[in-house]
Amino acid sequence: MGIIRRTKSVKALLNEFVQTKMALSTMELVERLHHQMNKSTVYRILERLEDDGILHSFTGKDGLTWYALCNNDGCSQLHHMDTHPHFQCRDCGKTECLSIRIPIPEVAEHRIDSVSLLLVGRCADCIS
Amino acid sequence: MGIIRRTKSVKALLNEFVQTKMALSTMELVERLHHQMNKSTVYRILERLEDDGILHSFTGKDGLTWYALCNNDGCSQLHHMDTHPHFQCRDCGKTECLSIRIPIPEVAEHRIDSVSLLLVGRCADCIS
DNA sequence: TTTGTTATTGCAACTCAGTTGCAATAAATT
DNA sequence: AATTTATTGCAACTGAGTTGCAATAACAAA
Repeated sequence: MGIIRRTKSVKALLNEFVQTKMALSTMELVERLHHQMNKSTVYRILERLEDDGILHSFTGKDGLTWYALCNNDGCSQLHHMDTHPHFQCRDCGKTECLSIRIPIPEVAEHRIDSVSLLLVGRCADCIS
Repeated sequence: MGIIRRTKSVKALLNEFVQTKMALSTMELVERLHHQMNKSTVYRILERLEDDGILHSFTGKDGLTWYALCNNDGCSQLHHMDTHPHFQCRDCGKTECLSIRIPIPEVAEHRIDSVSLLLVGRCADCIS
């Protein structure tokens, strides 16, 4: 963790995020890139990029893992407590980071290290 | 969904929740009950009890599914928006419902249907 | 309490996201 | 160009959760 070689695969994967400007599920990425690299490679690159703080991951409404770029609108690379919430559209599945700050509740007798908040609903496109 | 037969299996499973007074993962339940019933049966009973509003489910920090009784401290059977948050200890894995009400953030251009908030940290026992 | 209906269960095989060991390959460093 | 070692492909595996179907057991009705 730390030194990441800029291989073709790494570039191709990062490009997907730059292009879509959205969060992407591992599944989606494996499918999009399956001509260019192996499934394991996708998983391993995602892991490395997360270790390096370039991507962050979270769990979507169906239990799948999603990744998004850090340092993009709403996804500033924060640590520990102040992670941002994520939104997933129940209709089209589109998933995004929200640039909202969550007030972390205090819980008596508990020490809170991290918070994950997932909002599920309908995106602008699917409301109509 | 609706009519649930009070089979031995259903009673045994519900008993686990009454005994522990905690949230239980499906895995844990399958293991605890594997002498009394089949894995599929555990999954199917959990599904039915959730449909009937007796249990509710959520996803833990490791992506596993957890269940807890409704109408117990902090787990009053609410609908839609006002679901309560859950806490999971990162050390011992213990998981519980919190009787806190989450303020649901408004997101422009989005319609929020449900919220899932998971707090991860250390429980009272593991803080010391 | 016996009978009939149908929800529930066990079983075994399956699905599918994610992981792993290892040999081959390709960045990066000298 | 040679060397080092991170990265990749492959194929087999893991483990939570699902499914089809025949057998069984609740429960309602008689």
